[in-house]
Amino acid sequence: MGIQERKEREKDMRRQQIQDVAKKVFLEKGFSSATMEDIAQASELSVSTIYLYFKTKDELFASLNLDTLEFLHKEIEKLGNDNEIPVEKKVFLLKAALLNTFRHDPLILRNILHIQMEEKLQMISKDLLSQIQSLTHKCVKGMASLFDEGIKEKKFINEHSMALTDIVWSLFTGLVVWESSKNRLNPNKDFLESTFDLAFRIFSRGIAKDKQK
Amino acid sequence: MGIQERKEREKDMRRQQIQDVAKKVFLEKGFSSATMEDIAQASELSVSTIYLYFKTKDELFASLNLDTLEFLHKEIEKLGNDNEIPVEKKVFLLKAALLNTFRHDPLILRNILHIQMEEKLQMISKDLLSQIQSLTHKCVKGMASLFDEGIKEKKFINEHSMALTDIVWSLFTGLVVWESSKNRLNPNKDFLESTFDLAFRIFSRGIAKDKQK
Amino acid sequence: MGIQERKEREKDMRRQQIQDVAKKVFLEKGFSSATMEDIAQASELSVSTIYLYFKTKDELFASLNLDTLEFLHKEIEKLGNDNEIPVEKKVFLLKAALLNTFRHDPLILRNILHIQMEEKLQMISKDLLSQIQSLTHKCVKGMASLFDEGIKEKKFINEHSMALTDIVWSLFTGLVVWESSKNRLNPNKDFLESTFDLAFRIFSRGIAKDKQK
Amino acid sequence: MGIQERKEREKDMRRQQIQDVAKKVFLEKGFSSATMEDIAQASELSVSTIYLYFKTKDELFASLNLDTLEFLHKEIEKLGNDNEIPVEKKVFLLKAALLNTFRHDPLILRNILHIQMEEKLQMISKDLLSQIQSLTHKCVKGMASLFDEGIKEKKFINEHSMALTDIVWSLFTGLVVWESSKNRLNPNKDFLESTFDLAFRIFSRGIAKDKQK
DNA sequence: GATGAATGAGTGTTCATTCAT
DNA sequence: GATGAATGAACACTCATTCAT
Repeated sequence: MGIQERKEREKDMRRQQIQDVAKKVFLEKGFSSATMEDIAQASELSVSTIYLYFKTKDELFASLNLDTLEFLHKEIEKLGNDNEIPVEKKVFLLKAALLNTFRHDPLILRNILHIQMEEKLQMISKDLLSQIQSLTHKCVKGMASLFDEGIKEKKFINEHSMALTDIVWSLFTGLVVWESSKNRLNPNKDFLESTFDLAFRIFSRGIAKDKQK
Repeated sequence: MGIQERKEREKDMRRQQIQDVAKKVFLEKGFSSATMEDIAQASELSVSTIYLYFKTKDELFASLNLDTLEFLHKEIEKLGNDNEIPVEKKVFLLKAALLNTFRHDPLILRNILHIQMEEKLQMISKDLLSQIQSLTHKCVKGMASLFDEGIKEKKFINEHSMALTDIVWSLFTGLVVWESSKNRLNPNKDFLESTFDLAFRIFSRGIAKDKQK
Repeated sequence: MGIQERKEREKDMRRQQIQDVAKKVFLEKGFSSATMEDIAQASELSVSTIYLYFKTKDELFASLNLDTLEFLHKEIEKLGNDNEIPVEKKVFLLKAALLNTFRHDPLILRNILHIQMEEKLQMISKDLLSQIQSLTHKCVKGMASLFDEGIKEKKFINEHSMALTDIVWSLFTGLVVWESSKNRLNPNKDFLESTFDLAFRIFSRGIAKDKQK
Repeated sequence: MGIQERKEREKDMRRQQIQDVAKKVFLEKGFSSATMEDIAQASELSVSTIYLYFKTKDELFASLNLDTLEFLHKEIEKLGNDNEIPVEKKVFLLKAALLNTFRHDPLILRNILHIQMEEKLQMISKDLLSQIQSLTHKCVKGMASLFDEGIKEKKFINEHSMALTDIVWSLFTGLVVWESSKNRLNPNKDFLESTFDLAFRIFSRGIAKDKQK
């Protein structure tokens, strides 16, 4: 059984390896431009081997999101579970979590946007799609409950927590894509961190309940 | 001369017609899925005729941004030139301008993101690319100068106006894509306007200088 | 309009040319083994050009039957319309018609068998399929009415004319395939004609009504 | 020795099992559409295991004919050896034998036709090919000698017995394929038996020597 | 003996693009 | 100026076959 386990693990690793390589290739070339051949060569495997692990190109692509979404989900959960931290600080930490996730997998947002923008979803296997959707949902819920906390404590303005989440999420994805694109034109400076920092400060001030009133 | 002018005008109109059709087709099918054949059929022209007006598919695609960017640019310029309006109100009007632009051409952001995300830019003619970049630059500058005004008047926090612009722009694009994608899953309700509204209120509060301090 | 007609005719000819070449290639290599590339090369066209005239490989293949079926149909109709010829002679002429058709297009029966044997029919366009089926039906009907004539005149045994048609048709297709296959192994002698002749003599005797009884 | 024998027998059984499964799969999906994977799954073995017993897919396919041909051969031999039965009855029994064989293995004719129609034979091992050819030859000879008997006894018309065999064989294969294809379109009724019956009655009358003349 | 994993060589099909008319 | 016809270059995906374990 030791053998079987090892085989299992090796298979998982191979899958992971392919995903790692695919991430890079998709990042470099974009989804449609990247060919399975590209990915195969980069991973020093044959194209057919990749098809052994992923049913279609779309499925491979979509699968890349899963682990990153899991990563993000854990980060958010950590925040939610900790009752010691004041909620204002939590928003600050949420920013860090989002940035962390992006640093962990710079491709993620591009992937997500791709999935959001293209109509290719149909070709992804039902299973994978529902996994992605459920994880996304969990992340969103996690963030929303964080805002709910602040609203209940009368620290944040009384707005729908889901809307606030949408705003934070959009701000994040929007900035990442925008700054990445600026970064590509001018690779010297990377403003993402500082701009995102400012954005969160503004956002925090914006949702803070006036104490004077 | 008169004849030549008319010819010129007719050519421009034809170009415009093709662009209008192409916009719809790209919006419906997405960039890679839409074929030149699709566009040709929709415009009741032959494929080769389209190539008479646009060098490549990419160029046609990119060109679609131009007029929308011009539209946006004018909206922003109007704000900049009007000295009567208080700067806080201008931020409010900027929101309207952005939404207007989006309503005017729902494809624009998808296009822009596409251009940002793909590396296909190489295939666009230098001329077109520089036009787009220059217009984008003007729009960004216009927004930035609006924030500068507020900062100079000590109404806004003292941050780099360019960063503020980035944030507003990212917030806008991020929200549009995010809400569109939610909208696609659940076509009944359209939260873009209300969420964007909230986002701008938060943003406005966030950049407002505290009067008490 | 002369031009348009010429164009039309040229297009039809091109289609015909491709069909002629495809016939040979399919005959030589068999359906699955023959590639579109093979056909393209043999017709000195590019693969994509062939796709201009035929939607899929299957459609191209299936289309080959149409004209031959039409040929056969006309031959049979001629027999049916002629009231001078005694019905026994008509059976004899039917044999000639079948052989004629085979000489006209040796591939036809292989095609028909292929279509009968494979489940590939799904990929043929509805239009083409129904055309083929309708033509086949007409041929079969034509043959059946010929037998009906003989039965009514008490010259043939009183059996279902449809069953007689099935037998003649099966005899024909069976012999063609069988003799062709023998012919391939031993290309010197071609027994099809003489064997088919014998088969029809036997069949004619077999269906003739005994005059003595 | 006992062990070796058992091993031998087990190996043969495994081979037989695979053939049984393969028969079904080929019958369902057709030769080219059926994959080795399909057969492997249906036989609950791995693909590689099948390759342990059959060198190639073609060889597996061709091998399926062997046992059925043997079955047919035995049926025909029985007829030949029995001197009690009058030759007219033997023709009647031949019909039964052919139908029996078809009922025993409905795939056989499709296989045989496939082999006749495709040039894939090259890929079959020489050994297997010669076995098939020799068996086919024996069957044909068996049938021919039956007709020879009738001819010698002046009961059948004086034609080449080989040609008569060709006709019977073609009639049989032709009818099976034709009726199967009709059956597929309209699965309710199966006319094979009755049509084949009629065909043989006609054939018998057709080859019977006129007693009056 | 059995098999999981790997792969090479295809294969049908698509589509942006060109060019003669 | 407009277009139908032609095509080359890709590309995702399949599958029979091999081989190390």
